[in-house]
Amino acid sequence: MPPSTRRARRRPPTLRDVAEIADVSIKTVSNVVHDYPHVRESTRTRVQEAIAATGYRPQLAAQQLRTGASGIVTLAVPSLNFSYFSNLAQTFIDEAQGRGRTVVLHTTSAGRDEEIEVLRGFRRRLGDGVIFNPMQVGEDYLAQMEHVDQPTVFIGEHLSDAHLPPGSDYVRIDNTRATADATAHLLERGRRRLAFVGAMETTDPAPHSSSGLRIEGFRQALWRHDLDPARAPIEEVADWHRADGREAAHRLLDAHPHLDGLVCGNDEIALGALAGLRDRGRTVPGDVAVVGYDDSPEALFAHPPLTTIRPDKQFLVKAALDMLIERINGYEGAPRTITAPHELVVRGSTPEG
Amino acid sequence: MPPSTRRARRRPPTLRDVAEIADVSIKTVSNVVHDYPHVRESTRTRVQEAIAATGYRPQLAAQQLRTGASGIVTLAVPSLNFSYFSNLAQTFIDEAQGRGRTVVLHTTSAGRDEEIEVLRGFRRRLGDGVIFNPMQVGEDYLAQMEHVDQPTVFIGEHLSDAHLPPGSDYVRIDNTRATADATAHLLERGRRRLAFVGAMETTDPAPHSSSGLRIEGFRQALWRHDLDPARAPIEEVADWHRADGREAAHRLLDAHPHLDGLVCGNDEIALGALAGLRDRGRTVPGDVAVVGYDDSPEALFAHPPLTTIRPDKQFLVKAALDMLIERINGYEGAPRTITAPHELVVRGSTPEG
DNA sequence: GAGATCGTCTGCAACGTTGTACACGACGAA
DNA sequence: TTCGTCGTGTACAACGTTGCAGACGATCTC
Repeated sequence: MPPSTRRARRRPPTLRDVAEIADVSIKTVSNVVHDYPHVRESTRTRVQEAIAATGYRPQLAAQQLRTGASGIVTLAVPSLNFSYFSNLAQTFIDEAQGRGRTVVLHTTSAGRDEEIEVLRGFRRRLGDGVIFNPMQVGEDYLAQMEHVDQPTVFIGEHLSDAHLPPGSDYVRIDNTRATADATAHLLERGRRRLAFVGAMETTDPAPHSSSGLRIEGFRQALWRHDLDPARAPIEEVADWHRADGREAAHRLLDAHPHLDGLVCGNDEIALGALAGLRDRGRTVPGDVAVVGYDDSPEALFAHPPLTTIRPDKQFLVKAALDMLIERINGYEGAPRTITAPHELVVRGSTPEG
Repeated sequence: MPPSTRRARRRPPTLRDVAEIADVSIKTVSNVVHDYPHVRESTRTRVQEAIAATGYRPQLAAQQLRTGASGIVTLAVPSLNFSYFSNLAQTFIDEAQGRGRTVVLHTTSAGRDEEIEVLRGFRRRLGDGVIFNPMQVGEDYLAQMEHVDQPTVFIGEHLSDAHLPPGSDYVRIDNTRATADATAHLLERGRRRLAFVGAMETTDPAPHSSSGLRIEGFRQALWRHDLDPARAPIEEVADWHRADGREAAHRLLDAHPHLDGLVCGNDEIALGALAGLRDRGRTVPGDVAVVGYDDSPEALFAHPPLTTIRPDKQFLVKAALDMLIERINGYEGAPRTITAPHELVVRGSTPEG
């Protein structure tokens, strides 16, 4: 084998290398790469052969520098360890790949400081825009921002559309209504001694936190069924994990032994609560009915299968990407808010109607 | 408010803009940004103020073009919908963020063609290297490659270290031994009528597929306990999901009603199998003991909690990143293989010893 | 007091790519 | 024949950044 064939990984080939081999200008190579029509067929194939021979790939960095666009979008979510977010991320990646865009994933589990860094445009300018699910940062912070540093779409639950910074949009899930639907479902199935379990995750004042909105929905439903919302226990947990749900169930049963329905802030907590109820000898849904939130894949395989709220992730992701791309392409209008739909999925953890 | 303060998102500020305000050369601004020591204190603060005023952020594309490095690494895995991979991705992101690197996520659920595209360096040159968990592509394909297109570290289970392409490394999990450990555990607890459930995911000839290696371990353990490996049923499923595990359990019980132990290819299948066994009125671990593989978070909260094999993800991720960064920094040695450790986590789905 | 050394700062070139402008020959229409 | 048009290809400049070489004045050394 001639030594020239031993193509070691040195400097990657550039347009110039290809141009030299095909004996054309680099611009012609560029034209071929981009399917520019006015290239003679014979030239085109000669260039394509040279590209194949060198293994040439366009260098994104140079394209971005020249054209100002990279086709990269950043997705910033708290943590992929929550199946809600990992499923969301996958949906997002699929949708973005389908549109020819690449996804950079940034997780902000370290908290508020990291979220603020996202808003401040990170340390270096990288992609064309960001889709951001904030947890710690609330409206107060956003309201005070003059303008976002790059095209931004917020997703999530606990922002009010009134205070979005200029240059951003928002896809929300109507938490209050969704939780009201879940609660109403328990009430319609005859349960009366309900409790709510959720985490208080924001450091901003509470009313618009994710849990705050869900609690609001919980209380609205009780009120509409002529029950006193003030008397229904709200169990606050430290985090959204299964372990928290389990312990919350223990504490709730200790304080309210005759509990017969549990509305949980997410599926993980609900699944933990199932375990916690079992620990205390309660049957589900016989003694206590349970509803979750998210319709994570585990919900279907829980024992019993979990009744839950299913937000339309596909809708959410598509809407977010649509608006982000519009912003990237220069749209400068006022912030927009879109509400993604949801539905109640009834399974075995709530009694038959 | 003076109109100049209404900093609309136009062209992002560059070194030149900052330099003009601070009345220095752009090179000096660059020096300040990079903490170059020989800058007078007064100059430094003046520049820093100008940076703050403009909101300047270095533009990665230009840096990359100039220096040849981006600090971006790509992680290519099949799908974040498997909690094994989403947890792995999160571990990876944390570790990479800790080392000042950014992660691009690419998922290859579409199959072999997409995996080959990863190996071929994608359509555009983007990051500095890639960490790749192949599923469809096997050794035959890799063995025939002259050289990888960019620094590459494979992770996973079903490659043999003999055939890695030059320029790549490999962090493997010793599947065969791990599954043998899991199987031995069931045998030591007195079970004798065991079956294995797993998916056949590769299109390459089977022996070194992920399932193939696990089956090998399964059989080795049987052999060592004086049982005939040929008589133990192997239940093949289409995919690694819960639903597959459930159906597999149904089929297995139909064919082998006296089954008393189940070794599953991953936790999802095992969790599905738990549901399938319950469907058929079997108790776990009373009638049938079950072991999984991965120690996904759900395993702990299954009913009963799942005994499973826990691969050391932290180790895996660190080793992969170490080797990748060495390659990026110019290491040109022969392919290396590192084996990540694992342990058996005993929980309620297998009987007491 | 002359030369060497140090600290501070700057100008130039180049990384790989693409938009614009234009050159050149061939062909069609007047 | 002449002018305009079309198809094909090229030269040049610029995107924002950083390594290198060196300018310039101040300080040190003998």
